[in-house]
Amino acid sequence: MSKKLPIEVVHEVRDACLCLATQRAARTLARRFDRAFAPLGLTNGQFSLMMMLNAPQAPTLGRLAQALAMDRTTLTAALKSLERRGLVETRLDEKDRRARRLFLTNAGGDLLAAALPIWRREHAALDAGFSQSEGQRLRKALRTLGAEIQTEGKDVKA
Amino acid sequence: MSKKLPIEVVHEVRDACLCLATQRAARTLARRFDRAFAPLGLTNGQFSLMMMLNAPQAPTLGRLAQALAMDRTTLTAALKSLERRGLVETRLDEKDRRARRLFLTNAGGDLLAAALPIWRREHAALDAGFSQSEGQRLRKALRTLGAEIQTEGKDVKA
DNA sequence: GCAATAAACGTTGATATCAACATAATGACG
DNA sequence: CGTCATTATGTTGATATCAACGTTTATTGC
Repeated sequence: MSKKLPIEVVHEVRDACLCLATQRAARTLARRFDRAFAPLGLTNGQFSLMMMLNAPQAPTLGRLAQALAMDRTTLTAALKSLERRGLVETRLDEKDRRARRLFLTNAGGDLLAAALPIWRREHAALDAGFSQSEGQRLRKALRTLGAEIQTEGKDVKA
Repeated sequence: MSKKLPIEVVHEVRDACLCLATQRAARTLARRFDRAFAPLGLTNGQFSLMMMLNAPQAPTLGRLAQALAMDRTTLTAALKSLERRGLVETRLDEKDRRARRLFLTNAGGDLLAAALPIWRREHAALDAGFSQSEGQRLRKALRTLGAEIQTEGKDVKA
């Protein structure tokens, strides 16, 4: 016999699950920004990635993956298309030749600059749905949710 | 010449962008729940999907995709592995033979019931990071973010 | 200096995600 | 009862995502 869960449980999970709610929001926002950036041939993830590179100190691959709360290998794959398009470059670190440092090319910087007004417009429209204090609380909560819980279990320490 | 964006802009986007913050949170939470469900061979998405099927009225594919704020075709792909494993069944609707209705099998119901305590435990730990009012505000905000903006532009009406 | 450990990264395989296009069934309307 | 728009879904191709495993370089202990 099957154990059919009572309907209350379904509602409990559906209404309370922060994981589900966040996945839903993430998909919806990704679609929205992907469409906004589409005229430039960029996705929301590529925009965020490149924005992180527009910094005084070029980050290493691992460090950037951490900043994006993304798997290293996902980032490696994402970089391939950006390198192919000449928007991003990678060079080995002088001091530590295990590390790859990531740079925005001139073309990458230009494209990013062109994408900025699109982001501002789209994000202003999105932000309009929240009061200032709501927005701040939301950002804080998302930061908490996006913070890595524990470093353990990465590749297993066994 | 390249237009290098000033560092303030980087900080603005990094600190303010709800899309980036949500993607980060979504990735972190997905990893967390995927690992929790791993002993049962389930992912967080499969758990959410199956929970939605544990309802009095079996939803159609399109309706479920909408409820999950997910592309139809993503859902089709996700269903394949669940069908292969005998956890989910699909039948054509009697009245409208275009529509596919999705059902949980007995095995699926049992596995879902086994996953529930894992969800409760994991989610309680997660929820402990928020006060009750914070949690409610967060859920409300995520619902807003996850709501489809406009139906237009789905497959383009051109 | 050399062996053992750790750190940074790459590769592979499986699934997830969505846009664009294609197919089949329904409904409306003449 | 056909035609035409609409609706529900399938298919394909490109990229995203992560775990598990392997490789190279640093670092630490002796």
